[in-house]
Amino acid sequence: MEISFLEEFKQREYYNQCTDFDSLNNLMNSKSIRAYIGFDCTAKSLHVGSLLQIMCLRMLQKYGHQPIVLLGGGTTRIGDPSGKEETRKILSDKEIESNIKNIQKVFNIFLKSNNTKTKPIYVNNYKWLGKLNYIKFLREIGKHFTINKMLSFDSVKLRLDREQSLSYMEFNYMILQAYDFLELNKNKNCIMQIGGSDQWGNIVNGVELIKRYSSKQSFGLTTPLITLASGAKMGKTEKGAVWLDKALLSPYEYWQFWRNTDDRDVIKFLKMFTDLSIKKINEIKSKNVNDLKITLANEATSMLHGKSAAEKAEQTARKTFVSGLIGEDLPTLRIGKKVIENGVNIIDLVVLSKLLVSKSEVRRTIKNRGIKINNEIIEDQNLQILLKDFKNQNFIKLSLGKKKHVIIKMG
RNA sequence: GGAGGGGUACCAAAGCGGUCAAAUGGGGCGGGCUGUAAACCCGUUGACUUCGGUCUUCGAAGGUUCGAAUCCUUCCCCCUCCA
Repeated sequence: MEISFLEEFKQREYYNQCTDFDSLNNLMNSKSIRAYIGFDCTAKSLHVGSLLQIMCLRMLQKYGHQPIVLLGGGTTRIGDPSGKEETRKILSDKEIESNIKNIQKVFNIFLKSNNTKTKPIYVNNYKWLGKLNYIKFLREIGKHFTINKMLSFDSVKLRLDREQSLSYMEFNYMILQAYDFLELNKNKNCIMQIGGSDQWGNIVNGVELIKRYSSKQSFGLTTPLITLASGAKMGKTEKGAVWLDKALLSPYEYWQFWRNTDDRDVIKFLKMFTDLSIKKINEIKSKNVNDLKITLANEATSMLHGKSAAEKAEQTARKTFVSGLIGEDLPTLRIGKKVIENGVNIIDLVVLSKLLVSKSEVRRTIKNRGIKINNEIIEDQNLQILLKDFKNQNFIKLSLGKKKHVIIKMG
């Protein structure tokens, strides 16, 4: 390979900061290393907000390094105060364990495990954090941290400067994260931690702890916080998180998420979230933006949901948006024939389809000419959908605005 | 512990006895323009409704009043200054 891990890391705009770029670069070029990223387990799966981190792990594999995935059962029990304005709600052990299980599936998709040298190692920090002895911990680890310094960290400072309180529990988060790194360094020979730029402080703490405790050098590397051209945070849309789990977000909707990327973000996302080579991206980057968006959507969706799912999503998109027809990959709602024979009120139908949640909202949208059935605007709130509306088919298309469509299937 | 300021819808912020489901801005949603983009323009933004209304909301609980987001009491939380 002509370029190094860190070079590609930079080219793809993953790079934000590193504790010692040159040494790390040399080291990674001369031998295979292990690096870890910790993931939050407060939700039942990961969303696009974690995708950049996942891409980093993939790139490690690509260059022959071994990724360690830390699913923080321990730290999730505490809650990272970084970037949080308020104390997080505390999850039950059961929830956390089931989250971890489900989150692991995401990695099974993104990371390769056929090569024993680069196969991901999964660890759960509850294993060591869960059995810490308080006194022993304070004496061995706690002595390396000064309150003076801890108070100077942004995650802490922000909370203190503002009105919010910071519990002692959360205050300890950074120590625990540093300890995780030390633990992985000692037992798994892990010498690098990667994280988002908001993790910088926590990561540096770990690097320093390892130096003090074991007199060894380790590295920290961060990725930038992705801000969309629109200024919004990546990963959340109006409808909620963009999940990396088809049970929570269908491949079609995932594809749509990428397809709807702001023009200004397309090239960046191609670099960040696809396997297309930088060379290839440079070749195609002057092509029509809409084609690029389709490429982006196809690449990103294939990576997560597989090639055929991506193709299906694209076809459905073509049908619905280009030809105004009905693509079979659209979300579907089944309704019994009997029910339809009796007539279904349009308002109820929209609520059933989950396009909108309240009847008032549906009424309003109808007034604003935003509800369509088979591309025809609904004007009458009291409209009953009957068998005859299905013509000779067993489905109709219900649309909210121009982008959201649901197939209503009879039977 | 003492003194003062404050908690209003998704967020910010007005209102300070009826005309308040609550100004305004942001965000969201829908429409127009377009390219499933951006910008811009218009509409809309508590729930239910037989479209007449009905019900729930202004930190919490009580009270005064024909009537409270607005007045009183108690409590909870936050901020600033002093100790």
